[in-house]
Amino acid sequence: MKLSSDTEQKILQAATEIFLEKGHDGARMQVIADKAGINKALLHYYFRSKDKLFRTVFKKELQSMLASIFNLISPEDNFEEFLNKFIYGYLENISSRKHIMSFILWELDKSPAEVAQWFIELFQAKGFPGNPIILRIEKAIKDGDIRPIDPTNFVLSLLGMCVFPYVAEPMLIHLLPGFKTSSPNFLKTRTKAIFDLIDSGLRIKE
Amino acid sequence: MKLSSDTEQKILQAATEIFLEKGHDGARMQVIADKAGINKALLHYYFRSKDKLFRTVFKKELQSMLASIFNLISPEDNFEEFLNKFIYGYLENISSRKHIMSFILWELDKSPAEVAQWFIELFQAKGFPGNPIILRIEKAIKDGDIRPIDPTNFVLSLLGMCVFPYVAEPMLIHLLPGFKTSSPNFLKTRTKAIFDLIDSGLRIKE
DNA sequence: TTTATATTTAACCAAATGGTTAAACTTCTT
DNA sequence: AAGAAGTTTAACCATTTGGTTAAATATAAA
Repeated sequence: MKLSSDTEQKILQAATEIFLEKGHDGARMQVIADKAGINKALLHYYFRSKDKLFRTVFKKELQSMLASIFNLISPEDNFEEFLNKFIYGYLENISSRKHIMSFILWELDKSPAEVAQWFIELFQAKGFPGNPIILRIEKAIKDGDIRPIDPTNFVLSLLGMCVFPYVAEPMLIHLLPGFKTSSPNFLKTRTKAIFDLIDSGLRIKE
Repeated sequence: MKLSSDTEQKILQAATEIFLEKGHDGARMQVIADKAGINKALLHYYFRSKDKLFRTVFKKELQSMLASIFNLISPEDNFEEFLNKFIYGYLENISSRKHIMSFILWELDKSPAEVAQWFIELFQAKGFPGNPIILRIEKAIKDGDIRPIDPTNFVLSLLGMCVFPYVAEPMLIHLLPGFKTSSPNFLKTRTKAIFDLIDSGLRIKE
């Protein structure tokens, strides 16, 4: 084999960029081929169809995104450290791939049946007995680090606070003057804001 | 005019359903015509092009969604009441139109330049001097109802906690066993969870 | 009744798009 | 040197899709 694996990577990278930006329906095979620096014929030589290519990209992105979440959980940290690292790390992660969350959420809504299997594969590959974030929270409750809240609802809140600024940025710039996730200290201030809210709320009626 | 306005409504309703479900690129004019119970010729008779139709639908949905948020703010309520009503009302609102948030966020990312103008129009039409949520929070701080947090970050957290469960549902059902936004008491329990977190956090190290 | 608008039917069009094919050339491996 | 795989070129194809057109019909308002 000559540069085969290299070409395959170039295709996947180009396809990822285009799919993330335009979505499955908006993406064009010709554009992907151009971006990869090859021609359409070779594109089909490697990936037989648009759908095959899309699924490959989608699965990779989904699993990489989920893995990046799970890899942020260090069991040896105490809950406060875990929280801080998780928030900052997750924000940093989304920040580095601006379109990934919007893309995944949008396409997942229209997803093929296989998707369920991808999640199972991931959990098996990582050897997880269950959702590690939930488990970490349950431990914190058991240890008396936090009061006994519903772990599921807490995960919804935690992830929501992290993801929303990025996913909704095109709307928020019109609603919140000066808002920009790429501003120099957004990562730090946002991390602190989320942590503080979780830590002690707004202290209404203090 | 015979049933003209009626037909126009039928078209808009059909177009809204299809666009929200499939997105701009995934939607097909023929499908919209079929759903509206008319033929493609008449569809173009009313809305000259797919883009014109899409923009009409998109603008309507965007403004209705924003208006529904702003209408939830009752200035006479104290902050606690305001929060409770806002959270429950907003959840209820998204809940009644499952695809609206995903659709708006996805399409807004690829939006035409006119979008900025739509936001301005809305604010002018409502006669708002600024973002009413931000203003309400600033008042609460001034009144000493809550500690002096950053209003922008608080809005990010509040909206994020409300929106995320719906936008990310296709992912969450694979990560949180038994999760369903349509389960009978989700609205109530979610409202309480958000309010409690805002109210007093997790009380770490109490 | 006339007139303008609304609506249907059905054929039609051009462009875009996913995908194919075959021939030629290159590069690597054996 | 020979064979196999990688790559290019370029023409080609079927289908889909947004959009048009023209003629006929229906319906309301004048």
